[in-house]
Amino acid sequence: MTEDAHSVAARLLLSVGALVRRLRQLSVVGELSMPERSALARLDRCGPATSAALARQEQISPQSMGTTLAALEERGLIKRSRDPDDGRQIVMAVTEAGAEVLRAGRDAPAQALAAALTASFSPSELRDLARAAPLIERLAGAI
Amino acid sequence: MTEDAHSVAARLLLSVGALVRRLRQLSVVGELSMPERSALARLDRCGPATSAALARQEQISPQSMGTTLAALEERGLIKRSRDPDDGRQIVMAVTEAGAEVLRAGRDAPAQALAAALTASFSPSELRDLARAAPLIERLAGAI
DNA sequence: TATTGTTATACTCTATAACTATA
DNA sequence: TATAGTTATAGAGTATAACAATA
Repeated sequence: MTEDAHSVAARLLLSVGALVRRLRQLSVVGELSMPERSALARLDRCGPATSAALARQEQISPQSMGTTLAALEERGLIKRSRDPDDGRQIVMAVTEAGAEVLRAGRDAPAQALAAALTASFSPSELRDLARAAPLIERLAGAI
Repeated sequence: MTEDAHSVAARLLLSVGALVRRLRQLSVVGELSMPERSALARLDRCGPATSAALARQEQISPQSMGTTLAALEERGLIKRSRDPDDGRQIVMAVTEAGAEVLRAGRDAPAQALAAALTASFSPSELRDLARAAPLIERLAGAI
């Protein structure tokens, strides 16, 4: 059993590394970088939240999240508002423009990925990938 | 069909991004970084090759590959030898120490991944992940 | 002229450390 | 004192540009 886990781990490391490497090359020209898409999608999914809360959920430092959120705000994809009860907190929320970018998948990585999936993968392979995605997400949280 | 591909793409982007983010945090203390593991594994799998050939296969720039290979060589995991026929080329090969590191999975990302898989995933989930890994690798090549 | 490899430089993503403001 | 957020700095991974050596 352990041997199996080891070989799955080794194959996942290589495949996932290769995919992210490619995706990052694409996001140079795109509308959303990988961390930006991740933060924006979480805000959209979970509702307004503070920078610190998002950082905890995304498992990165508050400083890194601050940088990402600043970039999103500068482009009008999210907006900030001070919490009236706790003056320290600044609550971030997705704007209409931000939701639209997500809905349309209007960013290079998502489009390239969807195109490649459509062009080169069978319905059954798509199903296998769809089944694996939540497992991979859970795996990221379990490490 | 296209809609399906889009939603699979969106979920893969998020899950794969989260996993790699976590893995990179681990490889700070580990024996192999993500690109090092990738290059070393390919050399092991495909046999000796030049830096330029490896860069093409891994889809990164020759300069980036040069940096990665220099780090591997410094630790004795690969060794270089000039090609006697073509004086420009330098052929890299995995050393005994390098092969041993790969065989033992003796690096933080691989160990953490294997441990998490063993602890938190059922055999059927492991099978799903094992089935997805080659698809993800193919996807990286298809983008 | 094309290719291999190297050096110099810069950008993105992330981290730690040190600070200010509020609780 | 603890927490939210910011600023400064650094390291890893990648890129492009410019160069030397060989084909």
